[in-house]
Amino acid sequence: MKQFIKVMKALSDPNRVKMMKILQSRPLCVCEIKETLGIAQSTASKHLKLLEDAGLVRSFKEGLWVNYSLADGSDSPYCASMIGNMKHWLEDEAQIKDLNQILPGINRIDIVGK
Amino acid sequence: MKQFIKVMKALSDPNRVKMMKILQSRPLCVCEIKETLGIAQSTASKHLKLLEDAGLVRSFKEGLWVNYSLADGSDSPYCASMIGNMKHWLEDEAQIKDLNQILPGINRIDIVGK
DNA sequence: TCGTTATATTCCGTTTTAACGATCTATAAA
DNA sequence: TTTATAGATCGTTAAAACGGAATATAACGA
Repeated sequence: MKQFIKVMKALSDPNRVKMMKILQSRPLCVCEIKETLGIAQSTASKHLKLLEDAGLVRSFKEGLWVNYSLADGSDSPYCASMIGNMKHWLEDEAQIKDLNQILPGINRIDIVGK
Repeated sequence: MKQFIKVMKALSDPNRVKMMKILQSRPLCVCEIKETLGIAQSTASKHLKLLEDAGLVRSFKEGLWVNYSLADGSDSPYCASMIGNMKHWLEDEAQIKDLNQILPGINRIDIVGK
């Protein structure tokens, strides 16, 4: 029950849903994610931690950067199912389409200070 | 996005998840649900409204009683998927097994005052 | 070792959520 | 009609969630 609710809660916030959707395109570091969504760095970091705790994303370090990508769903059937379903859900949402449009232009090298 | 989040939020609360699970057995009125979960009537009513708004359950009146049952999922693909998945998810949870055990003994006629 | 930089964590104010009791509404029966 | 009852709604309170600024941490480079 606890695991299930963790996954549902993780997907109950617009910013976290957006994160799941843009991570479908490619792994992204925190600064790329915050830039794409237009939120503060601390906010992005916190949301990502929550998604990771739920088993929906995973992270790996690359020097100073921490890259996040979709998890494989091996944490629980809930994760597996939701990660899979979300790949085709919400594709027609204007909000999501907008993100996918700017995403190719987002690059960690171009992101200056905070 | 709004509909999706509504469904996720609806499933982010233990009492609402329990409601979904016991409604798998049979339609239940509000008083049977509150009795099974051990919560106040107003609390049960509010949770059920939230689940109904999300498209996860439906209700029909029968005299003074309002019966709730699982929805058919026609409201959205999110509902359909979650209603379907939840039928086999959480079956092994102690909390859920306990509810299913007392459920046969719950009857609206036997439920006295409030 | 000392900066510098990307990310994590902490702090704090604001909003949302969940719980319950009390009250209102509607239906049915007397 | 009245009265009784199931359920919905309202008011209040406490806890949790969200956001951003500020600060701490960790890894790289000079």
